[in-house]
Amino acid sequence: MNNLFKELIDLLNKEFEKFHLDESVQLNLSKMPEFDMQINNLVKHNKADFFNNLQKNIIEVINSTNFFQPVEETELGFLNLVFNHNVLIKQITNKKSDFVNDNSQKIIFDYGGPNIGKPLHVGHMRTLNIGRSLYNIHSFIGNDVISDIHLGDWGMPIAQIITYLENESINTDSLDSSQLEIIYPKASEQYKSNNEFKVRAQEINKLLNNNDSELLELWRAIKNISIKNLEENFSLLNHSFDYWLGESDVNELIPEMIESLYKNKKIIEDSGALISAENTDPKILITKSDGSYLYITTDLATVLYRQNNIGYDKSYYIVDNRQSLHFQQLFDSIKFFEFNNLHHEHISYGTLNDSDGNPFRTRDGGTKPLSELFEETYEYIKNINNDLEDSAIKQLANSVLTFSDLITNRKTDYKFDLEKFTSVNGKTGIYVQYAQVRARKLQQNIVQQKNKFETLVLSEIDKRLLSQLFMFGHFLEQSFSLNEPHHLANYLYDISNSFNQFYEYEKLTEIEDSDHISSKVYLINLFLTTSKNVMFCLGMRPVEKM
RNA sequence: GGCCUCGUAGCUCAGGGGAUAGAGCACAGGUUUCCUAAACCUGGUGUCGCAGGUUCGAAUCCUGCCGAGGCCGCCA
Repeated sequence: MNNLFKELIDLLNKEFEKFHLDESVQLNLSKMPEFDMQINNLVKHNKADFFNNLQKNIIEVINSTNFFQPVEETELGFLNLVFNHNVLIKQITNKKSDFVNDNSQKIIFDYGGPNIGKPLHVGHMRTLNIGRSLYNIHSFIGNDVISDIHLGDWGMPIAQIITYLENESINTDSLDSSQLEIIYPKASEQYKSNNEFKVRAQEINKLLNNNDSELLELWRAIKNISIKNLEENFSLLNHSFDYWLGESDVNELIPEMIESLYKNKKIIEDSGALISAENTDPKILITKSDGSYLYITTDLATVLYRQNNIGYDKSYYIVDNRQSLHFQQLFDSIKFFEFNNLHHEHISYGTLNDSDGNPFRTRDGGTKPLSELFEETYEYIKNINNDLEDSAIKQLANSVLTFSDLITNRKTDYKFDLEKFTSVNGKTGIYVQYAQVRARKLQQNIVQQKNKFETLVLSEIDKRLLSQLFMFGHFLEQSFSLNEPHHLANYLYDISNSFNQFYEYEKLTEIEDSDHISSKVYLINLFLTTSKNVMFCLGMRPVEKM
């Protein structure tokens, strides 16, 4: 919420307190077109004897701010509010300063993967998009944000690759990322079908856990090849990370952690393995019976690493729905093992499928690399407008991949439909970019116009756009409090749509009244600021032309 | 079998105690250029899976059932 309205809500809450009502006033958007906002808290008290006094007080407070047209008492207690545009334009800028909060929190964003050795595939896209958006949103409202890609650079997949290289006598000097990507599926297949291979891979995994120097060297070579490839991909997709830590970085913390937990009877033996002593169903397996580590082992050690070396108030794990049990067990264990009482949250998301609703596959049935999806999107846009510069097409392609990913609630599975998502009509990255480009051109053409006016002169269409622009804070709040970027994505579509209506309704060059022109110039500027900031919050970059 | 999601317009999805349940697509017709028409305008749709319950008020909360998907100790 805009800080302006937050202060109002605080004042209103105090009025409720006077009547011993412990509730927070909900200043919501109105569903009725003739109003901007509404307060429904009063309705449930409309049979109480204090109702009239409460309503009177509430209305008095609201009217004293002048943010809205004078509010009328109602019989039922539905308070309908209409913005006082003349007052609010002096207070609302939609810049970061409107929203920055006083109690900044330090938040770690854990991207839970990807694994080295495996190509960055389509399944990784949501983690990247949702993570970047939430990171930007929290940064925008003044939180101290830290991203950690948290590479899957440890454990069985690596052991499988090394086993494969060993069997085939492949030297890492001649290895590049594309070969590595072919090797992993083969290694994984052998691990499942060939028992000798499986035994050796498990042995290698344990040796790695015990820091076998020769294997570590091999591992490091594989990791470097993989990181180089990841960096190229991320650069193309405009992603970056503060930390490139991985599961391997906490390996040395684990023996001590296990020992301490065992000594304090927090973990116990069970069929040779170590499990949490907490009474849970299912049991939480902490190490395997051969002593080697699991996903949860490294995640637990990572918590210790972070609280000791980075420090944080909140930790968000942006990982798909299917791993919810893992995170439930992890969060349970952090408390049960008495590591800390900090806030940990699984930011889960649904599966990305192809336009038929099936899992994304390449033509030969393999996992589809993310770079391939980017290429297809790039080509599609290029075919629509062949005159565009390469950099603009890339930005548009990224807009499509980002916006279409964020427009749906993250928890919902959705279908990626290239034709639909690259269309200029509908809720697409292309549409919102186009509106912004139009505004940008108008701004350039009317640069000589002063952005000052004696009185605000607005048509109905102008008012609707302005009201919507004043609501940025509402959608921002929804997005960061629920960690759901789709509220802002939909908002970006709505203001873009309103801007296009505004654009078509009256031609700037045909208006004679100078206050009306200046009012419109003001609106264009506010729209551009807002659109740019929402795009930042979503992880998109505005294009200059298209 | 146990646990977790989900079921809303022809399709894809918002809305998750508040007033007459919304948007995009698709379909039909119309409007040209301050700016690429890559736009705008006008058209109408719903047993909110089913049945109970809680409430002044339920698509929303609770219970049961039906249906879809996911997860369930030595993968990550």
